[in-house]
Amino acid sequence: MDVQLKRGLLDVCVLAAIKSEDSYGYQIIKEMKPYIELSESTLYTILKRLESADQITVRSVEHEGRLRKYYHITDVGLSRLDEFKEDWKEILSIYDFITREDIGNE
Amino acid sequence: MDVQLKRGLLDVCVLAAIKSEDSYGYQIIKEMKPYIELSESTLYTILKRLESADQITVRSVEHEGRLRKYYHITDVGLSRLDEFKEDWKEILSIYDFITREDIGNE
DNA sequence: CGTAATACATCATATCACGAAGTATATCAC
DNA sequence: GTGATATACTTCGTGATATGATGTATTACG
Repeated sequence: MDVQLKRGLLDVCVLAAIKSEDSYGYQIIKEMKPYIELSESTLYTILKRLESADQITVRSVEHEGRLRKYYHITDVGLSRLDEFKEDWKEILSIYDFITREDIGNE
Repeated sequence: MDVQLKRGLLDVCVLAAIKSEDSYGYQIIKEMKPYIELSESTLYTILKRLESADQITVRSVEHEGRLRKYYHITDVGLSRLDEFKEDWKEILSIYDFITREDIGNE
């Protein structure tokens, strides 16, 4: 899919991926893969951004010798998801604008 | 609305705005305003981009002493609109991912 | 005559997705 | 046991892009 279209969706997708259960980088990518693909570098950029914006918190866990960072959604993050649902209404209206007059343009 | 969400939608919106009838900068902004706002600098950047990609053509017209550039959508531009409709299906699936499990998470 | 509207153009800036490359461990095949 | 593969996170550089600020120029209105 077009890179530009993904923007704006990515942050919200990551929030949605950890909404019901805390998760870590690799897991998040796997969960999102069927819907929207993103590289590791992209994900970690996003996670940093979300953390800076207090939309998620991080906790490090030792797992089989490897470090794992579990991400947890905050109330701010949950609000962001709610805001997205409002934005979605606008997007639908834009979609209508784009696809209007498909049949016949007298 | 979130800037990032607008990206990807903007190009296609501009194409849609001139789809049924050739139009010029100021008119395009006015037509899009109820759905999605964009500044002049943004629009002209987009128009240049679309022209480079052969999705639109330009023709200058003298109108009451002022210069007007009328933009016309090409076949490539029309294809772009069709592609967007395919992308839209993916976006809907992403939307489902984002909003899933809204009620109860066992 | 000044202000607002029309119309297009350029520049600098900030944001961002991504590929490439790196570090480190565990597991599995040969 | 050695190489390949999967897991897991990090850093860097690049290119794309939306936008505000600013500029130029004409017309219309009060």
